[in-house]
Amino acid sequence: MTNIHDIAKKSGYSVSTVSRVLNQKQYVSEDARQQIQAVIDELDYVPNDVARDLSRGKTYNIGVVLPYTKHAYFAQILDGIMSEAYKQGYRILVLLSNYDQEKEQEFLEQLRRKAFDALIFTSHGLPLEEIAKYLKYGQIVCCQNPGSINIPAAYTERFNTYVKAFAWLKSKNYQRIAIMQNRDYHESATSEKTIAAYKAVFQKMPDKNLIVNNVSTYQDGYQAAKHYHQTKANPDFVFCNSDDIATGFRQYHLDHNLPIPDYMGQENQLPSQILNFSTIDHHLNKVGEKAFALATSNESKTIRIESDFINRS
Amino acid sequence: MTNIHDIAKKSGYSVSTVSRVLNQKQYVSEDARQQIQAVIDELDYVPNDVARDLSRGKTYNIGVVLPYTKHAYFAQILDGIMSEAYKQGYRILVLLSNYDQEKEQEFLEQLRRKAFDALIFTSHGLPLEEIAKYLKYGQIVCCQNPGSINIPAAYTERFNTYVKAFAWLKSKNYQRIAIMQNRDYHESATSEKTIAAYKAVFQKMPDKNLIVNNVSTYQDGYQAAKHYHQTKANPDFVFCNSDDIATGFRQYHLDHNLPIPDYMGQENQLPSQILNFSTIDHHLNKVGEKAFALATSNESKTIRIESDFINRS
DNA sequence: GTATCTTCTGAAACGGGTTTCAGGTCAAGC
DNA sequence: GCTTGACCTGAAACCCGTTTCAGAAGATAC
Repeated sequence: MTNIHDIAKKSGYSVSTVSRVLNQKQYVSEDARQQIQAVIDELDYVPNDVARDLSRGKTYNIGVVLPYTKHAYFAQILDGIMSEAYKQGYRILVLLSNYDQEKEQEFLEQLRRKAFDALIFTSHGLPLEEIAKYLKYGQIVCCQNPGSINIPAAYTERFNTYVKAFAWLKSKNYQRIAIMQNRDYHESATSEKTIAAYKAVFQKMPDKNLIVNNVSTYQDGYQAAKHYHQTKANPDFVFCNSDDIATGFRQYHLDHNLPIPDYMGQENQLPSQILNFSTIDHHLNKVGEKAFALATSNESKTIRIESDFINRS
Repeated sequence: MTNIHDIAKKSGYSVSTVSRVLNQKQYVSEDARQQIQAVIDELDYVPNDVARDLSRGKTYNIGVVLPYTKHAYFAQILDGIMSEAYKQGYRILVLLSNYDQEKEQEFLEQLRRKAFDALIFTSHGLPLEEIAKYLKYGQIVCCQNPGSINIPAAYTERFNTYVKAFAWLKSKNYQRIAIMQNRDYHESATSEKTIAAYKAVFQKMPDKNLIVNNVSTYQDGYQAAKHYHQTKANPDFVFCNSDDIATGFRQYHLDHNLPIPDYMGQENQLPSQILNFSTIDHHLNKVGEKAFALATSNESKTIRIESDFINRS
């Protein structure tokens, strides 16, 4: 491979001057510029990005941790991140975690080893305290309310919107409200907000028999419906954690010729639009954009975005 | 930042020996290993990945060009690529092209500048001849049948399956078959196969008034339905290029209280499962896996995968 | 006429690793 | 006793750029 030294030698100038030409810096005579450019063209030379990255101490790569790609939540945040990234000449590394703490740790180590300039956690399995420890090695942004932990974050405030949704359910006098969650509320901030909002509205904890965890796909929604049916849980409303999941839930009933309890989804995606059920728009594109902006800054602030309850009943 | 030289100096050994310890190579005495490890631990040192990449001439990063993330086609291939990549310790850079030839050219230049080890085009706007020129700078894999162009590829053979689908339409005696496409058949191999299969079955070109191009989302499908309605195109069957699109098409009719012509989708995604319409499974996960395998090899072969017509009528 | 500033240039240090090669020690084989 | 080979180690070259700094030349200010 031809490198900058070859260009220097062949053109008769030094590598510094060649570097100036490559980076269009000032203080190069027109003469030198032309001669050097001629050699560059002749040898079909382009600089090596890795060497440049090493020298500049920056890769223009940013890692984005996603538990999985299929869930609309992550796909939307990723979209917001990528549109901003492209505008600013950054590249995005997609890092699948599946909520595996070891994998997340490995990604943090990669940040530490300077494999990318910053790391965005769209969601995380590791405790935030653990993640925050790596802030000294590079910028980290998370997409959930970090509470008392001092870590940059862009997130949607779900609590108020969940309260609105549950208040509406209360006004409709639903009695047996089922809740599907990605993870248990001890592990997940989102689930915790859900439960807290329920408590705030109904002044009691939701019925344990009506909560199902580990729900994240259409199939899981289908299975959850089966579970409710087999355990005779008998919900009169089901609060699902995505539109896809709500659709899976619905489908189980159709397949088995059962009446469908009322239900709602989240994310305001295609299924809720098609089937016209209520949902919550968390404005995840915006979350992604803001998260990216934080990732390339060295600010340590927290950006909060309000979500919206879309009542289609 | 502490580097390998610091470790060498502080431990009293040379950088070569430190490097051997870091990379767990043989020919290091237990004594040396322990002393060096102690210094590494004390200074909280980790090697710099960029320096390593430069030295090894390899980044373990692979670029994947996608026109957009929302289309199920690309999301599925990407999934296949990523699951393989993780297994083999590679990272994936997601590069959005939007079929913009300049962007695609820029990604090829990034390959040339060694920003990543290989480049996978899930689809491309540039002519393959143009892309193939960059093969001398690094491995490139495309996800379409490259025909006579010599470029590594993993793709689904659509023609036979399209023939099956059209043959079935013919057997049902449909007369006015509409076709939605992502791009015109002069630009896109997929569209070209579609038209060719139609011709093979019906012995004539499809009616131009029934072909709509630039369709790639639910919204586009909705708009296409509007177009057919307003132009009184009156199709009796609509061949859509994804399940989402088919769903948008359907929704237009529901919203306007119109009878829905028969239709089918592609990709075997959630909507066709929910609404139980026919579709085509292109086994895109497998395409992704194979594409990745090619990307990390230096083979120049072509891997063909058969797709399946899923008749739900 | 001299001080000062701008333009242009190159040597060398720097970023931080890996790898080659040469040399030394020591034990086994004959 | 000598050869051979395995083990251990370090100097230096290498990967390929960017950046600092010092110096030379020419122009401008006073």
